Amino acid sequence: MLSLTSIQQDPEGVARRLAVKNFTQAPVLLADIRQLDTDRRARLQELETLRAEMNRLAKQIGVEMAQGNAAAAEQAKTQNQALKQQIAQMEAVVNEVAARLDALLVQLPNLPHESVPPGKSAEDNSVIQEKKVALQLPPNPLPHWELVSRLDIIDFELGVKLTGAGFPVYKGQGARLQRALIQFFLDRATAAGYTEIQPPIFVNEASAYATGQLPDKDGQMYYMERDNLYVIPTAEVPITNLFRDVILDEHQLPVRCCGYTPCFRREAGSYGKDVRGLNRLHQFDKVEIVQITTPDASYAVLEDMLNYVRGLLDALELPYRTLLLCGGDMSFTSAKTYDMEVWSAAQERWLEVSSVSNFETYQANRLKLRYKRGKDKVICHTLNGSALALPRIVAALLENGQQADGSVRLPRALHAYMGVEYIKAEK
RNA sequence: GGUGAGGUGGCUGAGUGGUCUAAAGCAGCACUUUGCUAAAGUGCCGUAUGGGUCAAACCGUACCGAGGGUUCGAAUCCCUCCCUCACCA
Repeated sequence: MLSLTSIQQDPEGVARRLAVKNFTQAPVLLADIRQLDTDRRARLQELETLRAEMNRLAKQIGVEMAQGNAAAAEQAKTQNQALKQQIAQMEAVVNEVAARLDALLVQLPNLPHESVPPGKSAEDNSVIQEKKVALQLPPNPLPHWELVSRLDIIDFELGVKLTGAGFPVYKGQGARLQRALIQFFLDRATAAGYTEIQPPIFVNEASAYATGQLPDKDGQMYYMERDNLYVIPTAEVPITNLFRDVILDEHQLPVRCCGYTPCFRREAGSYGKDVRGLNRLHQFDKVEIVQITTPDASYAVLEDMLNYVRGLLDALELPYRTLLLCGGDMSFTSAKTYDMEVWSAAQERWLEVSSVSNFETYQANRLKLRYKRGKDKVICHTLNGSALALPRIVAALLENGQQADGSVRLPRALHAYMGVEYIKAEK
């Protein structure tokens, strides 16, 4: 959430930066917000004056009664009853204005960093780095959904039987590969100084709101009405919320956490070849890395996290590229985002496997996450990234590693975790 | 699931309707004094927000698990919910 102070101080600047995000309704929205904020302050001032008077009289009544001045006390009571009416009315007005203000404020996305290029869609993202890897593919490489079926390691139909589309069942070496990747990613993250967290995968409304999933992505989360809980779309939500309403000491920064969780997304509106096989699932596994830093350090940390994720992809021997997302393709809450995509040899397309973002103070404002710098309390910056999301990594590993004999060669880094160098069809 | 007890500042813990502004202690910070480790004294010491100021001082409002209610006045009384602990199932 943007701070009202920055909106009041530099509305043109805010609007200009929101334009980079292709957020064209900003000028109108900002004008309304400023008006409502000014209005709210004035009304609140009146309300507080009334309350101060009421408190003063109430105290005086106590004194009068102790001194036996019953008449004076009664008179003050009558006076205060009238005040009470006025206060109730003014409270209603203030609440109404504040609610309208909040409703507008949460519609404002985060401001993009100056280095973020303008643009409307994924077309306008810039490729800032690309790493090729020599692949030796058989003549007619198979897409991963064919491979997993022949190897009998992932069963989509069984998932449909149990739950529905987008909930695959991993079997045998497929299940082992999931476990191997999770462990590999967690081992790497903890070696890099991230503390491993195993959080709940259901969160309450306050948590979903604080990291910005609510109200923006309401329809994309699974929600259990009976218990008023949301199923997490990413470990970012519970892990970042560990620090809700927290004031850290400066020496505790940067905070680094990682965590594996299953992730759940309704993906309403998705269809076609994008959802084929492992390309888009309702339930998938992901290891997430989260950092909390000072504002000064956050962009250096963003680059560190990006390099960390590249290291993972190098270790997995995958071809990949890095995109700097344009304003229009960035998430609502992000100030700057890099996407990492791996090359999927048989589908002949790039698949997003990681998104590394700096949220600056957008989440921290809602989280009320601060750190002590001398006497001051300063809002932190929060960052996170996938490290990594499994399904598309699995897709790329299978497609890129497929051999003429139908087996799949695994990258060296996974051999110890898998206990084998090749995935082969079992008899 | 049932019954009971509880939820107060970073921590411990007092406070059961008003003259109180949440006692006291611990921890923390600053200063003073003494001087081997350390102790004593004094002061400061919650969060958010509004006004005020160059900045401060200062003045106000809200917050005692959450939300409602009673009252001129609520940490305190009433209702609902959440959580913790104990016993029972």
